[in-house]
Amino acid sequence: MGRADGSGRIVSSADADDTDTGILHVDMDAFYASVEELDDPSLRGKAVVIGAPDGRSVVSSASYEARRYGVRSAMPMGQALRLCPHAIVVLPHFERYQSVSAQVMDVFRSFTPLVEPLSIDEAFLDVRGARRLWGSPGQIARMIREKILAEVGITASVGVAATKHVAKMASTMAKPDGLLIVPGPRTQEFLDPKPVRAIWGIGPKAAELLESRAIRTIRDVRETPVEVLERVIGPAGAQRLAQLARGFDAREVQTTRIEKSIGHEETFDTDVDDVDVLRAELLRLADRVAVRLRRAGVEAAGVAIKVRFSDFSTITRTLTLAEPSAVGQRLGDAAREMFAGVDRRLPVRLIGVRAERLRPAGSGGVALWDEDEDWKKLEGTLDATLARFGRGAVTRATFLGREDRHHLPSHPRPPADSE
DNA sequence: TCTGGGGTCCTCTGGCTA
DNA sequence: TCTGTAGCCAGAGGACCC
Repeated sequence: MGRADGSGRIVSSADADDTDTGILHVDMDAFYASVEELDDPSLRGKAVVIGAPDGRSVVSSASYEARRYGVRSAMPMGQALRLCPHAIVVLPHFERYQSVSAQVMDVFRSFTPLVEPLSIDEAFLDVRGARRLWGSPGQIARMIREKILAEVGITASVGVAATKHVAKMASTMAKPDGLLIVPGPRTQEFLDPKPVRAIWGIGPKAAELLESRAIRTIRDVRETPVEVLERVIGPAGAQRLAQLARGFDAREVQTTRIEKSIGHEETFDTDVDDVDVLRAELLRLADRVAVRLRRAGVEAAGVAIKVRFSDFSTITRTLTLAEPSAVGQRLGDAAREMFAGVDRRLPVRLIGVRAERLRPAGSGGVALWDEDEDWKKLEGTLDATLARFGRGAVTRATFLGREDRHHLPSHPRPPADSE
C-alpha cells in the first residue's frame, strides 16, 4: 500500500499494487493558500492564513507552514495569530478560487466523464472505464497529479481504492502532495487500525460516544454488534458505520447533484438588538437568496430563518409557503413573520435566511400558460414572447406573482426532442 | 479562546389523518 | 361515535463536512 515518508504522510511507491481499485479521491493541498501563492510567488514557503484579519472572522485555509504552528481551518483568527504571530493574513478571493477549481475539474474530465465534485477543491473520479485509454487507476492518479501541477501550478493529493470512502481516507493520509493506493484485497487491513474518528461522517461527538464504550478503532466497530452501535449513534448511523468499517460502500460516483436548499447568513460585527435593523437584514438576505434561486431556475416551497444570540445559542424557524416562490419580497415576508414570533431575549449575533424544498420554477403549479394548453402551444407561447420581448423579459415574467400567471399541468410532457 | 458561511443529513416530537 | 394506532409530514435542533 504505502509507507511513511518522514513528513507524517503515507505514500505509495511508483509500482504500487492497484488491484481491484478504480475510485479516485483527489484533494487540492491547502487550496486557497496554494492559489494565493500561485498568484503571489513571494508568499511561497511562508506561513499564509486566508481570512479577514479582524472582527469575528475565522481561518478559511492555511498553508502547511502555518499549520506547523497549529493553525487550522475554522479556527478564530485571533487564536491563529497568537499561535503564529508572523503569519501573513490574506483576504480570500473566492471568484479566483472558483476559476482555478474549474481548471482542475477540466483536468479530471480529460481522463473520465465520471467526476463528482465534492467541494471547490476535491472530487471523486470513477476511472474503471478509462483503463484501456489511460492505464491502471494508479497510473491515472499519477498522470492527474502531474497534469494539475503542469497546467494549473498547484499540488494535489490522491487516494486510490475500491470505494469512495476508502479513497477519501487514503487521500487524507497522503496529504500533502502525495498518492496512496489501497488495493481492493487489502482494504480491511488498511481500515482496521484506523481510529473511528477517521471515518467520514464520524465527528467529535460521535467519536466521543463510541470511545466512551471502548470502540476506538475501525476493528472495534467491526467487532461490535450493530444493535450496540444503534444504541450509541442511532439506527441510520449504525448501519452506515458497520458497512464502512467492513469496507462496503455502495455509493457510486454521481456526476449530477440537485441542490436541496440555498441560503445566506451573516454574523454582525457587533451584536444587534434593533428590531428594524434585523428586519431589514432579513429582507436583504431574502433578496440575495431569491436572486440565486432564479439563477438556478428553482423556487422554494419552504423558508427557514436562523438566529444566533449573543450567548451563541441558536434557534431556527421554518415555514411552508402558501405556494413556491423565488421572489425576494415573499421570502422576506415569510422570514419576518417567523422572526416576529422569536423570543428576542438577547442581542442577535447572526441572522440567516434559507430557501428549502427547492423545485423547478413553475413545477409547483404556476407558470405562464393555461392548464389545458399542450406542450406545443407552450413552446409557441414562449417563442413568441422571446421574439417580442427577448430572454430577459421571459426570465422576469416567470417570477411574477401568481396572480399574473396560470396553472401548470401537474406532470407536463417533456419536449419531443428529449424523449 | 471564543467560535464564518454554505450546505446535507439525521433524530426527535407533535399534529393530522385514515 | 369513540379510542387506539400507524404512517406521514412539518418543524426544531444538532452533528458533520469543506
